[in-house]
Amino acid sequence: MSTTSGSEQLLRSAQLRVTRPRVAVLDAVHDHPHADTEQIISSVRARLGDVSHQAVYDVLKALTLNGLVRRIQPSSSVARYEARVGDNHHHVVCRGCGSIADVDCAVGETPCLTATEDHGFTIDEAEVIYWGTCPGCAASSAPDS
Amino acid sequence: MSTTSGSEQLLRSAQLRVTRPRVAVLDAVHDHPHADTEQIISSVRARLGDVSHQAVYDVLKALTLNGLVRRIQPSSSVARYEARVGDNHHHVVCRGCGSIADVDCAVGETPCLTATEDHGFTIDEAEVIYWGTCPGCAASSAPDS
DNA sequence: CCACAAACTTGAACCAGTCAAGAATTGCAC
DNA sequence: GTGCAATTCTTGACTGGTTCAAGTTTGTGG
Repeated sequence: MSTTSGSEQLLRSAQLRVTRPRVAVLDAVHDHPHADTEQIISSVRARLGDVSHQAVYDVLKALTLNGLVRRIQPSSSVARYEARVGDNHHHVVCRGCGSIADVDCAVGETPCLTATEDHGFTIDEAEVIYWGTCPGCAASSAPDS
Repeated sequence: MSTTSGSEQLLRSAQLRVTRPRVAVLDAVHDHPHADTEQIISSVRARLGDVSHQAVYDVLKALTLNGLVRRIQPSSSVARYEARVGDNHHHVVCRGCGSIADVDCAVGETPCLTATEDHGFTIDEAEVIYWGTCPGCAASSAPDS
């Protein structure tokens, strides 16, 4: 029986211990892209029963440090996590409902990383957030006709 | 006597009431770009005496809504405010000390706004945050030689 | 100058996230 | 299969930035 789910392999390759909470958290992030911490906790508990929020926070921190998940946190929003890492993509955030979608940058790779770095900073990552309105919110906020 | 400081005119042109707290907050944001709320409160109190933090929060919200200041909030950081609005520029954030500097986008105007909008979102703003290391932190974290 | 509405003060509550100490698991060696 | 050491999970409390609510003060138009 190949209980070696992809998540388990990912954990091992990152030299992290394989525990049920960790596998469940990683699966949850894979299943629900852009989920916030509360959603992840719910998802994990639905799978394992009781898991402390503390464990989830700790796991998410460990996964983030090891590059297995990426943490994104638009202004006025709680932290969200996604499993697509390494791929250089960005996000659209709806001002209405806060939903997030992935977008690839039109520029290609390493978008805008060639900023005119006036201030001597060593830039290693460019994070782009597009603000706008999702189709659903656009429809419900345009009753004007 | 031209007590009509630039801030006062800005407030009037935005149809906002001109009060001492508002003028002081607006001045503080102009004087200290990328200041967090606590710094703004200190600056305002140094100028006016006692002002409730609540007033500052309220003023900042009003100014943000009216486009007089811009709120920026990198992950793992408190809210910061800046007075340069309308100008399409972005920010470099130091992972070490959290300091922020302005950068103009290399692409020119409305950077990357031509994202491949796969999901039907109506994009109205592109926010770019460059992550890296400032000269000071780079120097202090490279004692390796 | 008056009256109304908007803005400020005070005080408390909120909530995501963090810290700390102890119990339970995991992975590895034998 | 067993046992040990280190890591990880649980429990519980706490922090700090931000927001909410009620009441008083201030600014602005008439």
